[in-house]
Amino acid sequence: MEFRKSQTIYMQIADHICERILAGIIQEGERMESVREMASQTQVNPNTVMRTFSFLQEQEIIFNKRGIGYFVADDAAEKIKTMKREEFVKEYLPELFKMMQLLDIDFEELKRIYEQSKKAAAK
Amino acid sequence: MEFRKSQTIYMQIADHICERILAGIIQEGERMESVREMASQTQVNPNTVMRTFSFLQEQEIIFNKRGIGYFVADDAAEKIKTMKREEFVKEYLPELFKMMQLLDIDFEELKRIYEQSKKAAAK
Amino acid sequence: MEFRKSQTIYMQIADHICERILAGIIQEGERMESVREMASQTQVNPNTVMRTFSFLQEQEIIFNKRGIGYFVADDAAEKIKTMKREEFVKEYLPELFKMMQLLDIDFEELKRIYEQSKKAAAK
Amino acid sequence: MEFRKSQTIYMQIADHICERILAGIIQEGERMESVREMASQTQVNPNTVMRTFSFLQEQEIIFNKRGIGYFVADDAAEKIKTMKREEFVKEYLPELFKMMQLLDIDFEELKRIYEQSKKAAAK
DNA sequence: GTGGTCTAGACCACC
DNA sequence: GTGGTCTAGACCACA
Repeated sequence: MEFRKSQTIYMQIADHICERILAGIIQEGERMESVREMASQTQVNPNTVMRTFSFLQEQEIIFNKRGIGYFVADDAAEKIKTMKREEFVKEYLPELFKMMQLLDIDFEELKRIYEQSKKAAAK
Repeated sequence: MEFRKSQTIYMQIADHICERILAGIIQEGERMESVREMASQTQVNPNTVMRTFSFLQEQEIIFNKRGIGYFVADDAAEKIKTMKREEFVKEYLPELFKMMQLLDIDFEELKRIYEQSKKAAAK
Repeated sequence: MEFRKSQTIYMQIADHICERILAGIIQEGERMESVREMASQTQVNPNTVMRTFSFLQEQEIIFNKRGIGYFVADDAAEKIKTMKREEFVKEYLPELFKMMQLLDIDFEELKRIYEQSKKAAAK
Repeated sequence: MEFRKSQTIYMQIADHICERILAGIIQEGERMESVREMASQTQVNPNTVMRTFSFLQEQEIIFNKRGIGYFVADDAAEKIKTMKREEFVKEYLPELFKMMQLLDIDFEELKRIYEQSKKAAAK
């Protein structure tokens, strides 16, 4: 797994897990890979994975069965969506709107850029 | 001045200065506050302000006259716009589109949220 | 069976067994459920039950007849009471008194909380 | 500093800090020792202290000023009391009452043991 | 086998 | 100087 350096590794792993849960690749209630497994998969120190898991457990997205491993919580996908949406609206969008105003970009232009990027991705 | 913890302080100060330049509060060619003045205004370590100035100087948005102080470059506003726009399109928007897809938010909804936030700000 | 996470599972099972002995639900001299039975009842790994039994055997609360199973010792109830009382006075109470002092709780209030919890349990 | 092995070191340090705050030894708003200072004082690895601080920050008992250090929150003492009290009532007391019933100890006897332990401590 | 804690030591960005 | 992240490796209790 490749990591951007603009964000901490353990959070990138957390995001990656969340995306897999949202996409249904990991089912709710299912057992996660063990800390050591995920560490060797991602080529990362087990402590770093441990940190990811601790974070996700705090967010109640996964939970722990002692001696067995970590499991995806029943309402994990819902929790993730709520969390991400809140983050999006409260922290991300204000900056977006500010930037749009600053750069004189309106929603039409935004949409146009979006269509272009979709075409570019389709190649 | 209040700072978000998601970004470094010196960059937040840089952004703040850029906004003031774009808004015409600080004129091109005009002398900036001194490092010490700005440090005491923003309740921040002078080194941190120094770092902001160094960054803006690298971007050629301000320039230094030795022994006198920092001055806003003649084409500062234009430079800022170009810089911000590039940053916006290349780094900000891809993440935006990804988030929108992940959270099932379309442009209509985006606009709706925007209108709401404008009302909230108007209070 | 539900387990608190503040204590190990095998000790919680041990406590549960002790309580049943004190309450006379399991008679002294009587044979215990087998490790496997208890494991499936409590939804727990047989090794964990085994650990409980080993612990209780160390305390001479139960004993083993090879090939037959575990049996409650004749003076089990007495042993448990002695053990628990010692544990209570030496390890539990000092912490209780410290907490009471720290939180400004006196015996009157303790009693009051007790009465309340009894009412709540009576529902 | 000496540590019991029945609890994790980082939590014992956290408790110790909380007690010092409650006792007024560390004032609210005051800066804490740095991670490295406290690590060398307590003869513990800096990472362990870091863990303590992270925990206390989550509990909003201390907060961080970037590049400067950790500071005691304004309502730290109140937060600690609330937290400890809740923990005491919900997790500690139920066990106490159960034990008292099991061991036939009433509040009079509890008080008597308390007075004794106070005398013993006074020596 | 599992997670959890701890140590030692490195490197980094930031103040 | 500050905290924060990461690695490597050890040890432990528990299932």
